[in-house]
Amino acid sequence: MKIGEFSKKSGCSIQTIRYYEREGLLLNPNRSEGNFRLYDSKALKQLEFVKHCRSLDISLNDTKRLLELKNKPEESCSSVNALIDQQLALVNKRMKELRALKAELQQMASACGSNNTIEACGIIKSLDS
Amino acid sequence: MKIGEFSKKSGCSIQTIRYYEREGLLLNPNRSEGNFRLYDSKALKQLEFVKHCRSLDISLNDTKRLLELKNKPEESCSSVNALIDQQLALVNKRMKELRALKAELQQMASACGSNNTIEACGIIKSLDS
DNA sequence: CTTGACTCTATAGTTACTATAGGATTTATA
DNA sequence: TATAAATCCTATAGTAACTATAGAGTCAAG
Ligand SMILES: [Zn+2]
Ligand SMILES: [Zn+2]
Ligand SMILES: [Zn+2]
Ligand SMILES: [Zn+2]
Repeated sequence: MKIGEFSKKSGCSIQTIRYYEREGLLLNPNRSEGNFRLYDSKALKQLEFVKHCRSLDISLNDTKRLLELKNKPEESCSSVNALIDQQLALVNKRMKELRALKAELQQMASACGSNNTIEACGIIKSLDS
Repeated sequence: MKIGEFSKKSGCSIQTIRYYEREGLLLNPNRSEGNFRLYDSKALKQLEFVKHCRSLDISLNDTKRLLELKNKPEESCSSVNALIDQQLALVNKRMKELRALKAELQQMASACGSNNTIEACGIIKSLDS
């Protein structure tokens, strides 16, 4: 299939597909006579793997590492496990940060019950301190 | 004070200060004879306002809007309130996403109890499906 | 044989910084 | 006073993960 169909089947934009190729997350596909990219179902599987990683907020760099590991079936998977643990730690850290943000934003929102002048706005006051 | 002291007092890197100036978040400071930037305590207050906004993940664009509003004390603060509400909605959305991420990552982590070969790794399997 | 849909490469834009390179200026030391 | 060190200046490029053009080539249908 050509890149248009590949894009629709994968739900990835054409530009993103070409970007992933440049970044080494997709193998260089075969080309037609007119230089069009030609994909098969194996390429689709690989792209879906990448999308799955991205949906977990795994960086493209780490995704690339996972793809490389995937091609060494007999090696130990300890670095895979470490990578996921690290990703989990990242998510936990960000959640903690967001909880703090949320608390302060809520407090600020309640500091300005309704419409005031800017001069009297509790939000501006709290941002100013 | 010159930019070095300003940077230390504010906890903002020198490059970031210059960047904020370029982006219109800090007024163009007076210059010394040798063209060095000179700051006063008013500039420091403004930078602290910006930092407070950023610590709440408010974008530089929105921060700029807040600064502009701050200079119109007699206007209604309804857009300030709206901005904070929107920020809160954003935080809530991201928290929801992160909870889903966390759940899937945890499930994946538990799918590979300990060291396996990559071939047998539950994490790789789950990323592949 | 021309129109239109599709594809190609190369390049620039996005956000919020960070990091140089290559000079100029000021301050401290010998 | 000469020079070295610290500080400052502008301009430019890099970061992550895309997105959006511009300008040209390819291909199928009418
Ligand atoms: Zn999944
Ligand atoms: Zn208000
Ligand atoms: Zn605060
Ligand atoms: Zn494993």
